Amino acid sequence: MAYWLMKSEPEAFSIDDLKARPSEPWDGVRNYQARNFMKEMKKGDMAFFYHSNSKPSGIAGICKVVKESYPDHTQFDPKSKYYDPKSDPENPRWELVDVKFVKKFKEVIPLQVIKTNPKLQDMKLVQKGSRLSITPVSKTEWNEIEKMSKSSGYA
DNA sequence: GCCAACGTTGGC
DNA sequence: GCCAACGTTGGC
Repeated sequence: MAYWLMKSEPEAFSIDDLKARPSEPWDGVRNYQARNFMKEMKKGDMAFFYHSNSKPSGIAGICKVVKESYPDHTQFDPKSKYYDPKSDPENPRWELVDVKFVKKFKEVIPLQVIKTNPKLQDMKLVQKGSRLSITPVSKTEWNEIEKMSKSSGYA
């Protein structure tokens, strides 16, 4: 079982939106590295749900992969903002996985706090210039963040 | 809203 | 295959 981190702008799709649905296709990923990570995902893998461009930006909770990768239909929909005219229906460029809500943290763990934790310095998330919307997370990092989510009052 | 970092595109 | 121009991400 592997661990991941998936970013979303809460104004577009938040952890509360995810909670309100049985599951959700993670559409709109248009970056090859991020897509490749989704292709590696297995049913049952766990992921942190990260709120980007938010106040504060940070990890909002946990979700789980419930369906392994398959083509993202929005790439063929001319009305979608994710439409990709260069993608060949015979050989789709973009894939997605379905994820399901697991839990919401009592408070978002702010990026700022993650950055100050010595155990989390190797996370892709805190590396300078890292914009990838999907990144792998190690088991140690996962456990550390879960631990942080159970304490409160990050000053 | 700014801008640094990064990815993609396309001319040559 | 190089690289300038352009677009996007996302913290601040």
